[in-house]
Amino acid sequence: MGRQPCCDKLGVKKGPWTAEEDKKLINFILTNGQCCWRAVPKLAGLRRCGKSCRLRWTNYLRPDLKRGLLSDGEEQMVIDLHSRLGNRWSKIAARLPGRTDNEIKNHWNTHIKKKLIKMGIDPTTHEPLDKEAKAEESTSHADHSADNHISENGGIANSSSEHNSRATPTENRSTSDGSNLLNKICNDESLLSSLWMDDEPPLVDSSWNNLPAGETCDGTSFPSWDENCAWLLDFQDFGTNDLGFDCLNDIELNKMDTFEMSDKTVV
DNA sequence: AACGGGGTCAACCGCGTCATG
DNA sequence: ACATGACGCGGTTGACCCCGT
Repeated sequence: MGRQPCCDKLGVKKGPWTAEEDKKLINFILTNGQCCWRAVPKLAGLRRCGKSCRLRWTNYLRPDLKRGLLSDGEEQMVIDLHSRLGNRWSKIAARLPGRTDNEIKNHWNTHIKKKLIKMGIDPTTHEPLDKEAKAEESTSHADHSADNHISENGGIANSSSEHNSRATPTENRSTSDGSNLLNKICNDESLLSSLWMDDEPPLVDSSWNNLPAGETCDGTSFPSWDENCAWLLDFQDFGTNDLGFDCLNDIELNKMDTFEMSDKTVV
């Protein structure tokens, strides 16, 4: 299908975002909400691709983002979710409030993968590595079409290239050594039930629709930049982690709570 | 102190999916 | 039913940082 470039390549800036650009984007989103990413650069006065704006917002500027390393608990969650969902980072991220798919993907590739390998677990299949090697030999001629995976809602999903010819890791998790970590998670019924709720955790973005002052596309409101969001750039400058996100929670979340999910409006 | 290699992570690219006309 | 446009996702890249030599 013939596709036009997502944006006019001419005059579109690439590379790292400047503080000025960040400010423009944040200000625009807070004023207008998230609508029509394609139109955002023009309306916000940015020489960026709409895609780039969306990415910058979702991966870096969103005020609800936690920053810094994943906690042990989050890491275990990621491992378990990955064993079920594979590389569907956005689905995994949706169940880890404040984390982005990009962040989780990066963390997976740089930390968790190595950790699992060290523990003797294949990070792709979540099988013990020694078992992997044997399975590799015995199934090298097997029918690869037979593999099934548990989908996010617990059903059977079709295969992906990275989960070839093996039963779902979850099914075999009772096996030895390194799998204890995963067992621990899988045996935690309350954790699992929360993980597999039909409704994903609400995205905090929706809460921004209800902020006072300033009109959005759909008629909901946002605070003006000066009134409520100067802190945001400060946090970007220092890195929220430098100040501690808990600090942000203390200062701002009280304010945020008042906007909390009064409805389920999603922009 | 300088250099090189590896690690990390923000950003880009290209494809798939979905909505709309 | 088909074409088109926009968005979202996952893989990859490249710049920067850190650490060891």
